[in-house]
Amino acid sequence: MQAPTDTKPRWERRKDARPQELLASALELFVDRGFAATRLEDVARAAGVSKGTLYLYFENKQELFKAVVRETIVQTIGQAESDAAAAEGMSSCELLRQMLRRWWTQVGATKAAGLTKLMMAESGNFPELAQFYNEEVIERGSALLTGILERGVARGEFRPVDPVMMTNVLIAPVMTLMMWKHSFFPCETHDTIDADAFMDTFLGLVQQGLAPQKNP
Amino acid sequence: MQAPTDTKPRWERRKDARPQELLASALELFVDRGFAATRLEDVARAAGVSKGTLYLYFENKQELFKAVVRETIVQTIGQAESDAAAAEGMSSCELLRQMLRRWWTQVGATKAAGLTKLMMAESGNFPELAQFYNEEVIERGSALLTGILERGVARGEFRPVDPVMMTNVLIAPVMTLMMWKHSFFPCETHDTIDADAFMDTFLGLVQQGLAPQKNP
Amino acid sequence: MQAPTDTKPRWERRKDARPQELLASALELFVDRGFAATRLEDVARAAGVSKGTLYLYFENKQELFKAVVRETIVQTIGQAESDAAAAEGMSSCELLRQMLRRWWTQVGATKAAGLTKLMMAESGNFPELAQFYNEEVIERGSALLTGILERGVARGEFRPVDPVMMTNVLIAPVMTLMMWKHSFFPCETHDTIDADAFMDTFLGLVQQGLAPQKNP
Amino acid sequence: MQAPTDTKPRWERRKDARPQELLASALELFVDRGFAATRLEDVARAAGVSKGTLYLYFENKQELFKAVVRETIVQTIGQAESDAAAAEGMSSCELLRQMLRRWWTQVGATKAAGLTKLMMAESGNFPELAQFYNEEVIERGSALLTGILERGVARGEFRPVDPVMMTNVLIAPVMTLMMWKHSFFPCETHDTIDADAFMDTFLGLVQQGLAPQKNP
DNA sequence: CATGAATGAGGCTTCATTCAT
DNA sequence: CATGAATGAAGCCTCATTCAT
Repeated sequence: MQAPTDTKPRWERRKDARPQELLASALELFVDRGFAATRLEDVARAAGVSKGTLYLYFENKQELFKAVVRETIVQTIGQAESDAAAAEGMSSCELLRQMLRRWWTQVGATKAAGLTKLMMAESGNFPELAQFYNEEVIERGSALLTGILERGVARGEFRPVDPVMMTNVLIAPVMTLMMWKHSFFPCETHDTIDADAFMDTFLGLVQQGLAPQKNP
Repeated sequence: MQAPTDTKPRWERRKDARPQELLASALELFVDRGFAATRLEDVARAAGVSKGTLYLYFENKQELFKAVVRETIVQTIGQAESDAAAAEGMSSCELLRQMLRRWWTQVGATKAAGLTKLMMAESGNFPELAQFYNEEVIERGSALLTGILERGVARGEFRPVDPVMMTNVLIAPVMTLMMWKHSFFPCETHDTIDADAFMDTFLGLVQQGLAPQKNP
Repeated sequence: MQAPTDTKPRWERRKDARPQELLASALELFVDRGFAATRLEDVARAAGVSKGTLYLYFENKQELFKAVVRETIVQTIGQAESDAAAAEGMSSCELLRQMLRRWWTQVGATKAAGLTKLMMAESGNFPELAQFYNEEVIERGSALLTGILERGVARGEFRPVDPVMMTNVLIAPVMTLMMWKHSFFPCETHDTIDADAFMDTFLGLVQQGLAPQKNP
Repeated sequence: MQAPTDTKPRWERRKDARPQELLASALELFVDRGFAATRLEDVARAAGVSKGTLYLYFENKQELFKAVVRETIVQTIGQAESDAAAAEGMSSCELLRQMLRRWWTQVGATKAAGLTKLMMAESGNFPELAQFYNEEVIERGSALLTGILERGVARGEFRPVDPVMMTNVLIAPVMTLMMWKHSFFPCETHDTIDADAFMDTFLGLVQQGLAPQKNP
């Protein structure tokens, strides 16, 4: 786990990079075409290796996919959890905005968003992947937002809402935007939607919609 | 040999019913498994016919899918367009709420919602279907909501917003909810989300979020 | 066998015409697409009847084909045989030219030529058809020409040649021209070849090539 | 493990040989059954491999067919073109006879002749193959003969004829003979025709038929 | 470690033939 | 006689996975 300086010969360091290159290619292709429609041969070729090499690093197609999710979304969630825990002083509204924005910039605006789209679509055909994604991504991500809402309501910063339900409402637009961005709809759709403007509109709605009623 | 009211022989009535039976089976399976993963043989068997029979009624898999969409979503949009055009007297807020609720009850809460999920996921792999869906569903549905928003802003019932952008924001939660409902995520998720409560929460947000500022 | 005046009601006379209409459609389609590639449904539709009706008149696809050949080529050969037998006084060279020309005008230049092309190509896949065609068409046609050659050699009108072998040589260009005419080769080929000019060129070659050497 | 002279492992040499083995099997079966009636699984099995292996070497059925034609007929035409260009000193009559004979021995008498038969029969159903064959075989082969005829007429070795038309006449018997040989007609036909005798008869006809008139 | 040839199950589509009406 | 819906075998092509080298 700790390579002191780098005693390995160069070609062996190349070997160590292989999994990363494969994961990058796999992410790209899974996002473009979905899980079932992605051919492992294309993943291998995009990474510059042969088809068989994939099986040296990943047991099969599903394990490859899990590894891609771990490298991207799961990692990001871990960071967000840490940061949220360390933001005691921040206002709940600001923290919530920050988390939603961060979710957008680090996941939604990147290729990783395609993985979410993909899971929504294909989880039914691959129960093992569904369970993995649910445990590692959905539950952890939801818990993070729900915690912030609870905090805000408790502190009187938000009007009283059901935190779990509101979490789902908050998640919704971002998820949809992610899927929108990664769906191939020709013509206007793609150009019409400006993600940043969308987020501004959405966050404005959140701020006004969650604000406690000033006078009863 | 003599059917009192229906003059057609039983066998011919069967033929008239076949397309509907096939469309029902196809809807079920497309929604469950997606477009690519649905096998036509399964659709046929579910309708109680053989593989070849499908091709007597639908040219190929893509045409079958289009027929399913026409029979469900496209038809519903047509009705909504008519009703909206006939609701001159209604307040824009009420009309908007009605349309969103109706979208949920007639599409979102039915199997048809799965078609939306499916298109988001697989349109990239089937450009012809993407174009069809875009023209027949997305553009028509969006235009309907945008029109109501424009009306509301013009009448001073809504605060000034960009109608096209806000249409996308309004669409988002319902779409996400539809996909959520039709994604196979085991364990808690499915039970947690109560669609009606979600819609109430959402519509409340809309009403408060779109209300014109009372000039403080 | 002898319908005195025509006592049948009109719709029944129509029924008698059915086989002819089917044979006409079948000829057209067999010639266009070959035996295997012709769909019986297309034959039926072209004749304005349903698929099942075909089976009332012809046991199966192969019997339909045989009937087409009988209606066209076999009939023509029968006439030629009669006429040749009755042409005792004519010079062998003239008789030969006449037969070859007639072969061209009554078979080669008509759709029936396509049947010859078809048999050459597909007889291997349909041995029963091959045998039928060989007996009814090839052997009878060859015998006719061979007889004329023998007559010409015997009378000193032709130089001494092997009549059977020369029959094959004479047959060859016409058969090839028939196939040429019924093969879909784009661009120049089709326009370049003028069948009549071809036959003139060919018959000139025959006349000079078969003529007895004047001086040893 | 150590192959003395050939440094490649046996397994890799196998790969190099595969396309040739597949082309040989394909030639055999295409010639026997035609293009449409040949099943790729049979081609594969005849070469001792599985169905899928074919697709490692040839994109699809049509490309396999093109490869077969290139490996046989197209190659032969190329050689003939070179040799004809290098035969300046030879008499036109001799050169023509040589080319026709060679066409027979290197194509007509081999399995490749079946490809010609096949194209005549099925080109209408496969336009892409028709175009390929027309460009690569028919036009090049015709041009070769036409050139020789033009040369002979110009030098006074042949009587004046239309070179293009006469090319078609010359082609005809050989083509027909090729098709004859590769058509499955049972009984006498096959035994009756002796190709060499046919060619002798034909070439005799050509020589006498093209000779300039001795001015009577 | 790496290769890439080979496999074979599986899915879409076609069409001759049957048969209930 | 006539219909046309229904069948099911068969063919083309794809791709995850294996394994000899």
